[in-house]
Amino acid sequence: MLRLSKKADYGLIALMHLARAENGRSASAKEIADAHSLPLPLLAKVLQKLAKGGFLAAAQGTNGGYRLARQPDSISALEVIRAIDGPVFLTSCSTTGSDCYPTSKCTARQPLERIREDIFRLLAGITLAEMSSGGWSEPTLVTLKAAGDIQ
Amino acid sequence: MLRLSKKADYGLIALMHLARAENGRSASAKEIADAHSLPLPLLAKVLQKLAKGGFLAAAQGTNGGYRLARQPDSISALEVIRAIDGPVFLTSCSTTGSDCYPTSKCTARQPLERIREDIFRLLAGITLAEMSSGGWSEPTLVTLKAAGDIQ
DNA sequence: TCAATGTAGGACCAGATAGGTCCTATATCG
DNA sequence: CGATATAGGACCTATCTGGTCCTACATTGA
Repeated sequence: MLRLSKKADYGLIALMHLARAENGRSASAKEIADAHSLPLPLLAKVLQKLAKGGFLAAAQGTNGGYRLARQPDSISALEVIRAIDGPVFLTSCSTTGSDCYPTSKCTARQPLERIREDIFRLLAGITLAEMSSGGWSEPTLVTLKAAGDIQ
Repeated sequence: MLRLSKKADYGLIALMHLARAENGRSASAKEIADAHSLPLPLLAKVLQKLAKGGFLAAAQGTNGGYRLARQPDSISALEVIRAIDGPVFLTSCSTTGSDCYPTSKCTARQPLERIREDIFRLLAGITLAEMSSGGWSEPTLVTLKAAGDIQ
């Protein structure tokens, strides 16, 4: 179905929340969860992963919380998704990592690999700064080969 | 995890197979399954969906099979994926189709929606003809904003 | 006319995975 | 010490996905 996991969704929302916070102010998991109506315990898990991944700096104890550990314009959507969901593959075939099929029969999959790379470049080219600042660089990141028939 | 379902994967492989067949020759589900080592009954289901979706014309009976019902250059990857997997969403939030959150709190999701549209345009811009003809139009469909850090 | 070979499609099953909860430990501030 | 945080493991459960099975139905050829 080619959809993002909720965890990645929550993670991106949390990062945007923190990126919008003025000059590195920190926010607790509860604050972020309340602000966006997210399930607190699950969001907490995601934030922990992001902290372990170096995106966030965590402070424990009263008045603790998370703040961005890197510049928003140095964080790409792809990085975040990978940090939360693990390696991103397009076809389940690749998940095995090995020769699930005789390579001679795999020619049909090369185009799919190509698509995957395109999506990767797309996601790698979107920074947290762009995402959190509302309007981002026009024209869109993709050449409008087929502007119509969206949705 | 942002990955394609196996059904969509199989569907694209089958369509590429048929697109490569000389001048609209038909192939049975079994032929295609054997050629790419796909599970026959599952592939059959996928082919039925593609036939119902108007991508394939089916012929029953002995020597029957499927053949493309449309020109390969008029079929986009997005169409195929949608025909097999149903509507494509980026966030699970959208799947409800309604106001899962007070819209005021959903501002964080607008950028995600934007990303979804970009991916849609990307997939809508890739035709079956391009996919089945091996090398397709350089440079890639995406502006190389962040050429590095793929994988 | 009958058997073989196809597609059409519903019912069903099992394993994986995602979403989510709970509990305990630990650190920090007042 | 107690309140408030993060850290992180264990665990449950519903959904989805991949896959099979079975019964039609259509077509061709012997």
